[in-house]
Amino acid sequence: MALAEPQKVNKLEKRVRIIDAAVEVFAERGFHAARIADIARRANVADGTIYLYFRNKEDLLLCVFEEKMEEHLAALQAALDGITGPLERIRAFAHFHFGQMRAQPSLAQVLQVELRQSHKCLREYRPEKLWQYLDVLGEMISEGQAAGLIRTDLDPFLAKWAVFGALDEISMQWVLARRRERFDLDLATEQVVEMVLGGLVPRS
Amino acid sequence: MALAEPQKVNKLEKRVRIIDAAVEVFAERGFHAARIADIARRANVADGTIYLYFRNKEDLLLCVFEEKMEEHLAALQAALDGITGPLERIRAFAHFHFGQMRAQPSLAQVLQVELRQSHKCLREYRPEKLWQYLDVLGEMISEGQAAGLIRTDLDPFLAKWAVFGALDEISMQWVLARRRERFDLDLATEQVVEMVLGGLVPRS
Amino acid sequence: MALAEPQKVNKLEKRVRIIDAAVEVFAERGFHAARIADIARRANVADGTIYLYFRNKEDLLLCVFEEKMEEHLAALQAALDGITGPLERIRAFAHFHFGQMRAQPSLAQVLQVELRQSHKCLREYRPEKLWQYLDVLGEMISEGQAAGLIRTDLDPFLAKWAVFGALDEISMQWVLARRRERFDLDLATEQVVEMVLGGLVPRS
Amino acid sequence: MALAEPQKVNKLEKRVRIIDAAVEVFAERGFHAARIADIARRANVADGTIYLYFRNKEDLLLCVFEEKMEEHLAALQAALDGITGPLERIRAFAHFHFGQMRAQPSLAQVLQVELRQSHKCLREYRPEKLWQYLDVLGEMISEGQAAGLIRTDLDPFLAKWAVFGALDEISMQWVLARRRERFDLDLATEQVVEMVLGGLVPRS
DNA sequence: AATGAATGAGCATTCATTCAT
DNA sequence: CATGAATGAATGCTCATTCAT
Repeated sequence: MALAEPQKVNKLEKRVRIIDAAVEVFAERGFHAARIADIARRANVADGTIYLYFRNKEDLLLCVFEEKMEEHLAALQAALDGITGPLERIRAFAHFHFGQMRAQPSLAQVLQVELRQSHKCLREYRPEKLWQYLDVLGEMISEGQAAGLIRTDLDPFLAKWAVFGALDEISMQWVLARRRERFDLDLATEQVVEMVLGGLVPRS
Repeated sequence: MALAEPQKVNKLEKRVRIIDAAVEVFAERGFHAARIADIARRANVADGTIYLYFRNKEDLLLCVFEEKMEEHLAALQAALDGITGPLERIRAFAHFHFGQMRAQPSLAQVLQVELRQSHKCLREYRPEKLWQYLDVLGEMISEGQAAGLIRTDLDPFLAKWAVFGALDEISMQWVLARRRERFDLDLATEQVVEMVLGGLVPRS
Repeated sequence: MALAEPQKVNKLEKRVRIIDAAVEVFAERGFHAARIADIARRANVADGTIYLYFRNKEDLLLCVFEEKMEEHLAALQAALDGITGPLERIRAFAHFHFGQMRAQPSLAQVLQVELRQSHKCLREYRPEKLWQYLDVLGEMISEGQAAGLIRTDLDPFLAKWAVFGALDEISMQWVLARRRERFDLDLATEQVVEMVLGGLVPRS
Repeated sequence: MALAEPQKVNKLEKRVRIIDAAVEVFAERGFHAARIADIARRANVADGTIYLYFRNKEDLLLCVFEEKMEEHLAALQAALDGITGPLERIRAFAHFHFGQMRAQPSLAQVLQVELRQSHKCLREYRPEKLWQYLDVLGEMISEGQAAGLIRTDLDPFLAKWAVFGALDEISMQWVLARRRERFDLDLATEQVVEMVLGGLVPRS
């Protein structure tokens, strides 16, 4: 198998540098306060170079989202690999969700905070990748219902968003926490899983 | 019963007009895209008048939050009045939450979306009023634990945020929904309550 | 002789309060940075009241100049009263100039600094009162020339401005001095008088 | 002799164009009334370009002062070159002062009028370059005193400011003169020199 | 491809002035 | 006469984007 030509490698590498710089700067300053010049400096490229890879600032944010979610989804698939049983898989989903957040807090902040914001142009954006992520959860729920492990009276659409909301809100609290070291993320993971599963399983 | 002097009434009325206009414009365009001139026009005042009542644009957003949350909290207390039993009260909280959102969707959007955003200066803001709102939920949970109706192994802090996250995420989906008429909010309310309570009560 | 009616007195008194407040605020903040609201507060009147006595902010500055210069001129006449001999009168003029400055430094600052500035509208202003002040000096010089005490080859116009320039520049240095207490104004007065007279008298 | 690279030349050239445009616009309209847009148009650059070279409007004024005074000082040194004898040098200083003013009246106006004004922020500015200019005069006076050509009872600090004040006030009258053609600047120069030297030399 | 100097649209904010009370 | 709330014109500055090199 041939190696990609150096140019291509360089080009890809530069794109990655920009994306990663953008994650950091967006996380530190927020989308609006982040300046293209900041991102360019952090990525060690000229301002104009960013526009060779991205249409504009907003497109950069969206690409950050798309690409990082793609990696996130791939990692999720890997994390779920071999885990069977809908409830076990939901449990694993939650552990994965919190684990990724702990591993890449800047990214978590961008994905959670920046994309919720209301920049007019972002309103139109349909976060397909987020929906794919949610759908993994949705499928687990549907499977669980089929297997009689999850209450069948629950709408899977509502259920997946409710579960995600619970996970996400706890994540947000961790991200925003003044002192993260005082926030026991492992305990939080366990307890959220308990609550979430408790809400899904049929009452005995 | 004495009427307030016309001047005072007028002045208050103008402040209220500005706040309400701000809610609408912030909801429509987002904080950053909203122009002071838009808000002024909508409130039927001159641009400069806004600065007689608010220090700056950001202060206006914060005041919108503070004042509307105050009303929200008062309405919550009224809605919970006479309802006893922790689980019943949690149920009522959820119904209230969704009810208010349906009644004032613009406000819901501002409170939910704009204040999550990352405007640098807003980072410092501590949403005490939101915490008060959450604490109402937290107390219900603690009461429920004391009464043996809610699992005592759950950290009330995590529990209240998880419950709120579930409610809030569903709210967000409704707010962002392309076609709200296809989103059965009553059903959603019922189901979220079911899940939430299911997650809180002890497994039999 | 009847007293002016109280109203008139009040009115005059209010006008004076505004003028005096303006002198202070203009001296402290400069004409442009001075706000009408500041002056109104200092004068204990409402903002709008100022416009009952002065056409606008610039007119206020000009009136400050006119009225204070009028007082200044009257005081000068009094100070020169009984002093005869052109050179003695020039000496007295200088002593008066520095004495007034020391007595009212705020006023000195406004007259010297603010009126030199370049607010576009002020460009048109012809400071007749300043010219009258200068003409007192000019007449002394002409008298001195007629009496053979001052070089007749000097143009009185140039001479009066040169003398005034010397006095004024020293005044400015005193007004702007970081530590006025280290600036010996009495010595300065003496020395400037020596130089000025030395420049005017015929070479022996 | 190597030429500077075109880019550098262009960049310098643009900075110079802005400075020169600023001199003209400040002279015409005054600092406050001068709009950045005016200066940009006159310099044939975009508004934003000015901020690539200067921090803000005030910094532009200060840079105008610094750079033009630097040129002024260099030209003064050249003009004094080879002239010996303290009194001859003072005479040459005066001729230079008026000569420069006649050659660049806009600049003279800015240096004399704008920097005397009271823009609050400018209050802090220490015009070192002006002091250097004055010090040239101060040294001539000290030399003259050492040589017995100038009265030793005069404080050189007061003397230099008094001399400068006389020169400067005449300059100001010329700058502000309605009809400059009626103002005989050569005569004025001669007469001011006469007066100034007369004030400095010992009485016989 | 990469650069980074140049561009210029866009807007929050101030404050002199007015006028209804 | 006096008030002071309301007005709205006016502008310095930022920064995403472009394009000549």
